[in-house]
Amino acid sequence: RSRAAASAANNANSDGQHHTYKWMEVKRTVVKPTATRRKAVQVTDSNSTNRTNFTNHQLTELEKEYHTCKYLPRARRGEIAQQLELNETQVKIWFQNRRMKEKKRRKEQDFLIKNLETPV
Amino acid sequence: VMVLRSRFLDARRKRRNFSKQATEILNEYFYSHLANPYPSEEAKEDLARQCQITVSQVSNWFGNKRIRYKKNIAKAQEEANMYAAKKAHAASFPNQYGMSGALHPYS
DNA sequence: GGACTATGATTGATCGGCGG
DNA sequence: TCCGCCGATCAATCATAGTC
Repeated sequence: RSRAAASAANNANSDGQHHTYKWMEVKRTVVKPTATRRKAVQVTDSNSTNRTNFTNHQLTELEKEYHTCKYLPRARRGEIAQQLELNETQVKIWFQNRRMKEKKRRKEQDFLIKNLETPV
Repeated sequence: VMVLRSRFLDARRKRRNFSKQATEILNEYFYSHLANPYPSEEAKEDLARQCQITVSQVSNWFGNKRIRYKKNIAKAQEEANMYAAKKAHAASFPNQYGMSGALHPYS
């Protein structure tokens, strides 16, 4: 998307110079590849967002599985998806996000500690 | 409905607004880099130290700021001009403004 | 005191880049 | 060429803080 090469693209009004940079126009294409497994959760039909609201049960099971293995094996992924009524992609992404979440926590802790030891 | 919000009983949801000073620093960075308000990891760490908040909080702040800026360009525009004017003035009288020394080594 | 707004945090999902 | 992962970000929403 609009990585570092953000540059201009403005439209400006001679006076107040209102610039519209690339990043301001970024739009996430929310095109769910269909794959619509089952009815993950209510939803879908018309409106609403394409964002799935996982149920507590689904989250609990995923969390349980995560503590067993942070990298879900291919085969296991299918089972979990089936069992929880989710796409394999959703399960895959959930694990991906879960790992990032854990990493972020750990990083914050380290940075905080390091900062306390070296105040500057 | 049964999607129970218990998930959100997360105590971390307890938030406190950042100090006016911290918000000032973040906004100055944001508007002085309006063309590309994506601070590097390093810049985020500097901002985090200056604002006395975590790097994640800096990331959250910029994420929210960018999205909300797009949501209402008009309103945000006022703020943008305000900071642009402040910057211009500060540039004219550098002696009067600390600029907190090691701020962004950019621009 | 309650409605409305501002704002920090969370998170399912997307984007671009890598490596296998 | 396809797939999974990483790191960063998006975008919608939650819940609380602040304002009137």
